[in-house]
Amino acid sequence: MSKDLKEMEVLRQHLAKHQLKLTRQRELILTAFLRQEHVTAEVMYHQLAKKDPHLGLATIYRTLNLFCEAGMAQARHFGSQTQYDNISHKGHHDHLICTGCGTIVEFENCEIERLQEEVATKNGFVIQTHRLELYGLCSRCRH
Amino acid sequence: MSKDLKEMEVLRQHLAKHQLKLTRQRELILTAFLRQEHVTAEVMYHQLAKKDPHLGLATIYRTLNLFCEAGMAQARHFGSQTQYDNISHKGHHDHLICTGCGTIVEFENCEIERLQEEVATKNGFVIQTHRLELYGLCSRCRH
DNA sequence: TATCATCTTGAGACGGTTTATCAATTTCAA
DNA sequence: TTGAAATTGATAAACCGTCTCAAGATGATA
Ligand SMILES: [Mn+2]
Ligand SMILES: [Mn+2]
Ligand SMILES: [Zn+2]
Ligand SMILES: [Zn+2]
Repeated sequence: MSKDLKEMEVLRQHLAKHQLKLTRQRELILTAFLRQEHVTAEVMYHQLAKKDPHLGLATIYRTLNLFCEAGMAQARHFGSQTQYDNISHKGHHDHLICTGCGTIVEFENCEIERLQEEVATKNGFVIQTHRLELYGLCSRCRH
Repeated sequence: MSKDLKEMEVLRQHLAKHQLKLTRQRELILTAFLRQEHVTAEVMYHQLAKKDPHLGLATIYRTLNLFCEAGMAQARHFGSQTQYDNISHKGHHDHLICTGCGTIVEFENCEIERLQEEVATKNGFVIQTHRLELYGLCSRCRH
């Protein structure tokens, strides 16, 4: 709960810095967003329909994109729909995705990140972001 | 040129095995495809309009997907459009993408691949495929 | 070589996802 | 409290890729 407050403050700061306004919808969407690891706009739309039946899908897209700009979310394209990844109280991470059941496991590996930098340097690049996704079968789906 | 012939033979084999037919369009598209590393259907559509103004976009999509099934191409989603990666005479590889000019550099790094396996094993997964993309600025775009 | 079942093509309709539009509403600094 | 500026919700539009289907091409067979 205190974490929610902290993130609300992050949002507030971002809004202030960009002359944006804190609305009932933004608060509502943030609260719901912080409860999950990965979510699509469509899923949130249905989840929140119970709390506010008039909340529009466009508003959810707009707000999730706002969270991305504020550094609390990251858009990822695992399947056909954009997954908004909650990175607010964890840093960067990559994903293992089960092609059987769709389970997503998050992981971090400094050694891989270091080697990525090495590859980039060798090719004259300076990395801004990267994307690493490992697709395979989880232990359950192999049996 | 002899490489083109070799790939044409790969296509022929695939077609034979699946009761498909070798058409003028498939030959035309393969020849053009082998000339480039990465290409979108739309780009090929415009390139080939000169050689055959009646060649349809749907045919290009269908044919590039066919090349994927035959193991000569791999569909990748760098930006908004699907890039068809020519993997006919090179093995698996990953990519560095310049966010400034769009340049794509291919690379391979066994050590990263090994660490990926390690991560997967640690989480009970068996990897089928993976995707690693490094986004950043190339040396030219930094100046 | 002629036949013809089967596959392929091209044009455009269609579908799913995300963004743009815009009048009405809400926010918040003054 | 006021009002300029931002936001919202409804829905149209854009975008990309696939589907549909009648017309045409292919190639195994005789
Ligand atoms: Mn994640
Ligand atoms: Mn490539
Ligand atoms: Zn699984
Ligand atoms: Zn560049």
